[in-house]
Amino acid sequence: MSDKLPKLTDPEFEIMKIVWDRGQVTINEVLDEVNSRHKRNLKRTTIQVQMKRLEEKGWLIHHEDGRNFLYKSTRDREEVSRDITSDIKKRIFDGSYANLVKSLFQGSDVTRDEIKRIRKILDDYEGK
Amino acid sequence: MSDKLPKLTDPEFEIMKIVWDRGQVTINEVLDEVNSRHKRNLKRTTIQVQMKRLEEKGWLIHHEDGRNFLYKSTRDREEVSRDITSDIKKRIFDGSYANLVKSLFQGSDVTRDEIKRIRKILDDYEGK
DNA sequence: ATTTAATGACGACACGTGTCGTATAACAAC
DNA sequence: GTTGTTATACGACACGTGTCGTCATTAAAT
Repeated sequence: MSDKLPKLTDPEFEIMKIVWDRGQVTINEVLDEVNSRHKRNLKRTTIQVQMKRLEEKGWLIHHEDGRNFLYKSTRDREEVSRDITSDIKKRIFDGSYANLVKSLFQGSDVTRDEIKRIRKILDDYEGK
Repeated sequence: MSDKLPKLTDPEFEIMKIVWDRGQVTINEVLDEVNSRHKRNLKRTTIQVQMKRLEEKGWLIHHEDGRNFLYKSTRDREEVSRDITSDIKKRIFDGSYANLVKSLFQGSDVTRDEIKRIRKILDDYEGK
């Protein structure tokens, strides 16, 4: 189950985010959302083709609702996010969590509050 | 300075890793290393073209050493790693470090030692 | 019933990418 | 100096991707 799917390109990922946000979408909903989120002016066919290809790749499935297609994701967002970070960790940071986290903080502006939240995550993780 | 370069594809990134490991490389060195690291059997021209394109994109520069080209990176590895994680954080985790870290740990096997190291990173970060 | 609007299907096209083969130039070996 | 070897240059080709335009069909509006 849940085998590896082809990587998502940036535009594809943007579409997936919208699908995850809404749970179930029509092409037009995605179209409007993409155009407004990113101030684009893509045509309907563009989104249509992208979603069709996403389905071919296994990321989406659809069923018909009247004459509309309703698409939803085959993967949940958390699972995918996890796979992505896990891949980054492996490919870029020699598989080391600490290396990744360190790099994350270097030359950046983590707030005290973020740090507190991260500490809590560590505590929870160890506690369980 | 240090403006944004086009994203690296997977094979390109593998080449960059070798360049970073060695500091300065010939095409043949990269070729051998790629083939042995990844059990591939790519031809010299393949690597040559990739590196030429990497140079066009601004990731590599070369100078001639006799009749060989010596390539090196225009960016250091840490900077690039940071940019990549930072991008992931923004695009996938709503800009939240904590969300990223949480996702990183979910359903995974962080060792006690790794956690200790991460705690230390947090301490250092807060201390400074 | 006829016209209009909306929707998915299809085909198209330019660009980037992964991968080579061959040509050409320079150097080394006899 | 002729011959063989080694590096880079150049051109090629298939495939995926981002983006459309147009067609055919079906539903809505008149």
